[in-house]
Amino acid sequence: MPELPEVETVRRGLIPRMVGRRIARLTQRRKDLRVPLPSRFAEKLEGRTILAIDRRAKYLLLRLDVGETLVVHLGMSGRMTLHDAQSAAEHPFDRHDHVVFDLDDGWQVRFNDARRFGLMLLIPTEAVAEHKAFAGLGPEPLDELFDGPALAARLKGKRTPIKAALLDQKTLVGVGNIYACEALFLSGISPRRSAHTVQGVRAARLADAIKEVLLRSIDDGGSTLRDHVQPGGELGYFQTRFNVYDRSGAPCPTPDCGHLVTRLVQSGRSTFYCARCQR
DNA sequence: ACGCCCACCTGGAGGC
DNA sequence: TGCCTCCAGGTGGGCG
Repeated sequence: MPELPEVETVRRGLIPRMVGRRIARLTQRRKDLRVPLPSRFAEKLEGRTILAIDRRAKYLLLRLDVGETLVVHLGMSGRMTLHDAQSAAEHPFDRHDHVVFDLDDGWQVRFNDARRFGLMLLIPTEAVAEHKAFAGLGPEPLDELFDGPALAARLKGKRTPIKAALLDQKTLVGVGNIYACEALFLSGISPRRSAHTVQGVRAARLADAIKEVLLRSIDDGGSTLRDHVQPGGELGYFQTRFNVYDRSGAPCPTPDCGHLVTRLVQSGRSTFYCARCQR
């Protein structure tokens, strides 16, 4: 499900319900997601207070009261749902509700992940940056330090197509298949162009397009294709603004272009673009 | 070291 | 209705 805007939307939805609350009870309904959940997971989390919820790349970082961080990745299909006490009582668990947080004010947060590509880790906060999931991650695109020259430097020497380079979290983080396609369209760059040729003005346009598309999507609550919901149950709306993603055969949105959006497969993933506007 | 392919897992959509 | 195939927002391990 989630790229940066969806993860950020989930973070913002969880903060008012979870920050400052104590985990009264943790129910683990399955022993593993993509990897096994931490041993004695419930025992380690019950009684802990959530101090803050941060985000790095597509990971949520729940800061706990004694210097540990619960790292949560939503994979492709992960979601967090919020229930007040009455709603929790009325809604039986779904078979994919894998981890359930009962908070000390009666609210319940459920981590649901049908495909189980998600991940939860419990690690000391000071060890997060060195953990193998985080070591080597590229810059945050919404950081003010991220700009055209910074992107150009990351792309230098990469022989792979620019689309594949954008999906590589070592280049920059947070961009996935949707926003890579959309940012390349906005900046007029072909997804097939060799990454190392995106320098100078092209890199500046692409960096701007990445920021723009991510920020606009966050404003819309992310994109809801199949299963992204905000924690309160609201849908995201950015998918109604897609220019090219999942629009093969539709006319290119550029006025007077007249070409049709094309689908191709790059490194096993669908790419959508306009072969006339994007060079 | 880099770039590509595939596996991981479930469910929804569309064709017959 | 049912069965089959394809496709899906991510990541990381293994291979050449």
